[in-house]
Formats: sequence, C-alpha cells, structure tokens
Amino acid sequence: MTRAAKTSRGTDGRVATELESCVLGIIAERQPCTAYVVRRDLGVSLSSYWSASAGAIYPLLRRLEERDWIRADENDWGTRKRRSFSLTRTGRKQLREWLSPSAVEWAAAFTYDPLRTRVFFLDHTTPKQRLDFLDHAIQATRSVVGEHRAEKRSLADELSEFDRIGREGAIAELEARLRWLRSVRDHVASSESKP
Amino acid sequence: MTRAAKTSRGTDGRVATELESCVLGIIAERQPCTAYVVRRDLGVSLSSYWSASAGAIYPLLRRLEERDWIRADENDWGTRKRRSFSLTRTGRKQLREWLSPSAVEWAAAFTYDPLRTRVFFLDHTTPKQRLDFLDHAIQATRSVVGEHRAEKRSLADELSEFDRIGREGAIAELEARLRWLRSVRDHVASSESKP
DNA sequence: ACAGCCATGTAATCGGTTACATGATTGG
DNA sequence: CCAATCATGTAACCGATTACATGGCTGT
Repeated sequence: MTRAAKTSRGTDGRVATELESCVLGIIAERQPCTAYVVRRDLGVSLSSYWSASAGAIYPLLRRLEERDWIRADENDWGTRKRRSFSLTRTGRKQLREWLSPSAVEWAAAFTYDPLRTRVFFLDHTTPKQRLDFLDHAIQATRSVVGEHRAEKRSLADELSEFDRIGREGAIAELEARLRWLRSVRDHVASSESKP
Repeated sequence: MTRAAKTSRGTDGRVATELESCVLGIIAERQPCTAYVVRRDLGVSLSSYWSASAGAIYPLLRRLEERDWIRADENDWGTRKRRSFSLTRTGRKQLREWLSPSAVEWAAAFTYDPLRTRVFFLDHTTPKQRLDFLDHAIQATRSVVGEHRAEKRSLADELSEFDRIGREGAIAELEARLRWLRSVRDHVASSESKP
C-alpha cells in the first residue's frame, strides 16, 4: 500500500513506519507489556491490514529498542527470558509526533479499498458476472459490518473511550461502502434491463 | 494490513498481488499500451496506495510476461525498444478471476485508515493536542474530498461509466470519514468543557 | 544548442510475509 | 502424561520503495 509514504518523519529526523508507530501506541497503552501482548492487541484491533506475525513484531521491537524508543526489563521464565517493554522518553515524544497535525496530511489523503479498485475494471466482465460480483460484495460487506457491531457490543465494557470511537468509525466507513455498493448494484441492474 | 492476504489465487494456482491484478486491468482497458501509460493511469487513479514507481512497474511487467499473462510487441524508437503490452488469453482469464465472487471475501474485510488508527491512541495526547489533531484531520479530509469532486467534474466527459462510479465510491467513503471525524471532534470538545 | 520533459530502465534496500523451530504452561 | 495452547523467536523470501542512470523528443 502506497505503499506510498507509509512512513512519517519523527522529531529526531528518524522515520517510523505506520506499524512501528502503532506498536509504540500499543506499548504506551499496556506498558509494561510483552511482545505477545503487542501481537494480540494488534490482532484484535480493527486493522485487518497487518498480520501481526511474529516475523514482523520481534524484529520491529528490536529496532525500536535500538532507537531507544522502548526499553525492556527482563525477568526469567524457565530457561527463556521474558521481556517487558515500556516507552522511553524519546519513544513518548515519537508517539506524540505521530499523533500531531503535521502527520495528518498524507494520512487524510489515503484511500484504499480493494472492492472499489475492482469496480473500476468491472466493464471487463459480462453483465451476469458483474451482478454476481456486486451481490457477493454486498453480502460480504454486510456480514463484516455485522461482525464489527457484534464485537463492539460484546467488548462494550472493556473498551476505552477512543477504542469505542475508533470502532464506530470503522463501522461508519463500512456502511458508507455498503450504501455505495447497493447503489452500484441498482444502477447496473437497471441499465441492464433496458438497453 | 494484513498485508495479510494481499494476494489472490488465480485459475492456474498462481497468485497475483493486488497491484499485479490492477495492472492487468489497466492493460485490458488500454491495450496495446506501454509501461509508461500503465504508470500514468495508475498515478491518476484513486488509489493513493501505490506510488506507481518505475522500480515497481517495470519488473512487474516482466513478471506478467513470464507468466504469459501479457504479451509485448516491440517497435523501435531510436536505439531503444518501445514495448506495447496486451493481455493474453490467460491474462484475461486471470483478470476475470480477480473480479470474481471468490475474491470478494477478504477484499470486503479490508479496512485501513491511518487517521482512524491514530484516533485509537489519542488518549496519549493532551486535550489541546487532541482537538488540534482532529481539526487538522477534518480540514485535510475536507480538502481531499474537494479535490476529488473537482477532478471528477473536470474529467467528467472522458470518464468511463465504472470510472465515474468508482470515484463516487471514494468520495462517499471520504464523506463518511469526515462525518465521523466531526462527531469525534464534537464529542471530544464537549467532554472537554464539562469534565 | 540547450533546458526540460517524456520514457525506459537498474540497483540497493527494507519492511513485512510465510514457514519453521522450540520451550513453557494448562487442562483433561 | 499428553495435547493443546501460550510464548518467543529465526530464516528465507519477495514486492515495493527510493534513488539513480540514461536515451529521445520538443520548444525556444
């Protein structure tokens, strides 16, 4: 994705990827916390964007540590170490930078929706396939909205204020997508029947 | 992002990334066309997601050629070759696969919005910074919506049906995001004044 | 003739993915 | 005790990014 500008320049000139910043945020919320907690939080968060795979997170945490944005206390746990991370002063600064107006510009311009991308090319299918695609898209989106709503309800009590607000935002955007898909479907169906 | 599943399995078992599929779509629309045209089309398309950089496109086209999804006729142009690409039969099949219901599931689940991601962590800023962030976000989103509207209007005549529809979708989602941001802003402002 | 854009590429780098390995803990 | 799950990592790969190099065309 844009992959365009997925990084934002921080206070010390260092750049952080979105994922790195997001992890900083999670650590801020849960510190001191382990890599595992970071992964789990990331997994249940809205963003279906990152896989939260170990191969992504562990090296990332090492990077953050090297930059002195996070610090780890080690306590033992069997033969292995168990490391709990907290933000450093610089890390907190970096996080605030990520949440500052200066970072907003490109974030606001960001739009990406793989369903919509496909719609652009729908004229390369037969009318029947088109309707088929749209019907499935509507169905799938509906069910995703449902899941989000259910999850929000079931988590209701344990969600922080901004967690709740964020989830509402995701639902609102999905609903807009759904309304649009329906209008496309209607349009296609009607231009179908009377040409 | 989930980066997760940014690929979809095609008819012959081969997987294609979203970008690869998207390029197949562009070639279908413009064939025979050069790499440069592909890049330009991608650049003006809605998706701020890809940079449409040469370093992405040229190797990608080579890949598609190796898989026999596209074919190039070469005509000379000075000392260099100028290659014009068209879809092969397999390529067309692959494109239709990408536009089939089976690909819809994960595409529908995909949500990502860097502004929203940030809102999740807004409790790690001061109240003042929060409002600042939200005001800028609203402003930036408003202006992006404006640009899209203007562009749609100015291109009106040369847009294909689904181009126009796709752009409307992008605008609709941005407007939903904007409404949500405003409600967040109001909420934050009011919970601010009477704590 | 030269500046500036159009156009085609290559090289190095890097973040994130999948797949794998392995140790610790818990529940039946 | 054994299976399942919790938890911590590593290795190989790969698509996309930035930065660079270079050739051809166009207008003044």
